[in-house]
Amino acid sequence: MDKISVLVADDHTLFRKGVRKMLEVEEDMQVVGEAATGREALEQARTLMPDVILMDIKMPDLDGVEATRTLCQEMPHVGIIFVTMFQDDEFVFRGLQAGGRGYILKDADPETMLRAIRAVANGESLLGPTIAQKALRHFSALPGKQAPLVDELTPRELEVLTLIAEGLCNKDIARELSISEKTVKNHINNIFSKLHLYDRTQAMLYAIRQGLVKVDET
Amino acid sequence: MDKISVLVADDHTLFRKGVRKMLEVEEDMQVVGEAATGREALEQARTLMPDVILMDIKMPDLDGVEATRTLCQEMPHVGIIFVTMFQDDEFVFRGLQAGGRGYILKDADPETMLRAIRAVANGESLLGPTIAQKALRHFSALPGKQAPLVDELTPRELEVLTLIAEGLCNKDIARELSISEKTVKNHINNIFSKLHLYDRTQAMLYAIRQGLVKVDET
DNA sequence: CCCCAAATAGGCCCGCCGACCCTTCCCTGC
DNA sequence: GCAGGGAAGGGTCGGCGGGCCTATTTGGGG
Repeated sequence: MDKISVLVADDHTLFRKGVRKMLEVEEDMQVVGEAATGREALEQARTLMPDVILMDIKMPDLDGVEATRTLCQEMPHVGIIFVTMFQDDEFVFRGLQAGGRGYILKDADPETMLRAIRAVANGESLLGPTIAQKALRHFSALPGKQAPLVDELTPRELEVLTLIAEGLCNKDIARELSISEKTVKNHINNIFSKLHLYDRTQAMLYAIRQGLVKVDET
Repeated sequence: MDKISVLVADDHTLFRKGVRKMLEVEEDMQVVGEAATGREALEQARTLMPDVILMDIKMPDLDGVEATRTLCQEMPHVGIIFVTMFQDDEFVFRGLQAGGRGYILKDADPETMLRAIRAVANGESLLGPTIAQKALRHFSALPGKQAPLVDELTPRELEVLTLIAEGLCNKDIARELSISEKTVKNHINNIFSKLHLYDRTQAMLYAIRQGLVKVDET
């Protein structure tokens, strides 16, 4: 079997070179390219067709999540592993939703990284235990629990969510609840972070899927 | 029975005075107040509690449609008639959706206006024949025709609409269809005007109600 | 052959949305 | 009594969404 080809996308040169060195001593993998920005990562990925991409989340030009979204549409088989400085749940969730399959911290044990690369190259997915737990709760629609995350919302937030799902803009929601538009935005921000969403259209779909609103009558 | 109390909301003083004169000679109605802006219309309506409001659509401060939206929530029984200089289908549709119940042109026969006022005060609705036809087609979910307006969309527009309904942002839609974001916006604008919608969340609801997209699986 | 509709694209502009900061007040649990 | 969380409110700021207008190309129907 061929070596696992790896593309390293990170704006820190030292990190890229370090990874290259680390993988050089491994017999079953090799770094085939480097990229310092999101766009570079896209170009390199298209020409090199690597098995695995180590993708920094924060990069100039185009962030790792966006790059991942694009790449996963173009090349569904590529395994993308996010490498971040610190544990930022929100970014990780968005990355996984965009199509990423792995996630490791930059200060992780090198062995961890190697295992992640091999796992992802094998079509599997490797997540840290903390993330894995949250991710499973979020992505799995296990039959026992209908609404895995909705019950984390406060009554007020639930109220706001249903109004979002009915298509009201923030101003109308404010009017409807007789509160300030700023407060509405705060509630909405809380909803987003609790449900791991990023905009109101996603919130609509979430609410509709969870059956929080009826869709038939006008 | 009491006289029908009428509030005239229009930024043209001459028009207001003219209407007042016209109604003075009618035995069953009287002008109880005037407003020159949308906000004034709101205040006057709240204190005077008129039976009918003649509402100009274009007004400073707050347009007639917005004022209507607010008023119909606060006082559902008020009958609002839109008075416009010319036939602007879009505004009329939005006005009717906001809760207006009548619509007449400023150059209409005075008799028409009087009939409209009496009809609306009576809880009915009076629309010109052109508008009535389109409005019925839009609002009525007659069983024979599932999608009254969707078939006016071009194939491309329909494609864009389904992507909107799936929660994609304009940039993602552009990527998905391999076209410019500007073009996406054009399609979306066309969709809005053909379906009488005003933003993407309304489009989502429309598409979902019409069954253009499935909502269950992720 | 000409005209129209559809699709694509660009520019300009503004308002809303959402991110990320805060503060205050109240209620409940420890 | 104090901590903590929920609710409400405020400010700033970048970016996206949508209004509006123009232009080009292509294909089909009169």
